[in-house]
Amino acid sequence: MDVYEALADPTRREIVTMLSVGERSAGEISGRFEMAGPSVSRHLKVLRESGLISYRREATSRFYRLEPDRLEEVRQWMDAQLDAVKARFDRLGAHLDRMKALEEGDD
Amino acid sequence: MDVYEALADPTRREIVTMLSVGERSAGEISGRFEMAGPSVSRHLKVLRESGLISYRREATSRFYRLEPDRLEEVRQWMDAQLDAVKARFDRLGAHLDRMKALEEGDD
DNA sequence: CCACTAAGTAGCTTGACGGCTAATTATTAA
DNA sequence: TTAATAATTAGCCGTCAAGCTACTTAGTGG
Repeated sequence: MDVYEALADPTRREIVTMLSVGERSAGEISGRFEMAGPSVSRHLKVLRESGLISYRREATSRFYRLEPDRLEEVRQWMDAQLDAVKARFDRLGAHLDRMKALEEGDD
Repeated sequence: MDVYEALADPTRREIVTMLSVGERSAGEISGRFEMAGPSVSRHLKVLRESGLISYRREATSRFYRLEPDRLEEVRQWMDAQLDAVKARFDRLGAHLDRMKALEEGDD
């Protein structure tokens, strides 16, 4: 599953937010949701496979952490779209300025 | 359907990119995809209802445009997560610096 | 080795998504 | 008013995602 689909689920976004603050064990994460443990585990798997999180072992626990690179990619995509819009507005603005200058030249 | 789910589909992301450059009619958009017209129309509906795009009528056509506000919201969410990670790293860095300073003081 | 704990996998059910074709709506122009 | 064009909605179908319970795996410590 790709990063965008991974982030489409609200539970997974919450997990990302939890991990943005610092590492958490699977149990700690699971504890914050109403749903059954295996359901959360599945979400963790999706996030893992999309590259958004990774983990380290410690005894029988797994401590998950956020992997910012993939998140950065998504933000860059957003930026690209927003920059394109902005560039278009800027060109429009410049165009209107030119029109206005011409108009005033006619006085 | 919410914005994150709307952006989870690659076709819809392509549409967003197309519209980031400027308005396009439903027909122009549809023409760029292999899939049948009604399928694209469905995607446009999802994007409309999520608030990512809007349209104006002109004769029998609908010209769609990107609505940057929702996209901005998503970017802000990404930023918040990434900022939290960064803040954590900064604190870690400062901590390590303090440790190092103490160590050097021991010489 | 055996029992215990933490977490994940298997397997199932339900509901939603995304594709299609056919039918409908809205608008223009003759 | 009627025909034509652009686009959407209706309805159907296969696939897949997300939840559950039951079971398995991995690792610890007595």
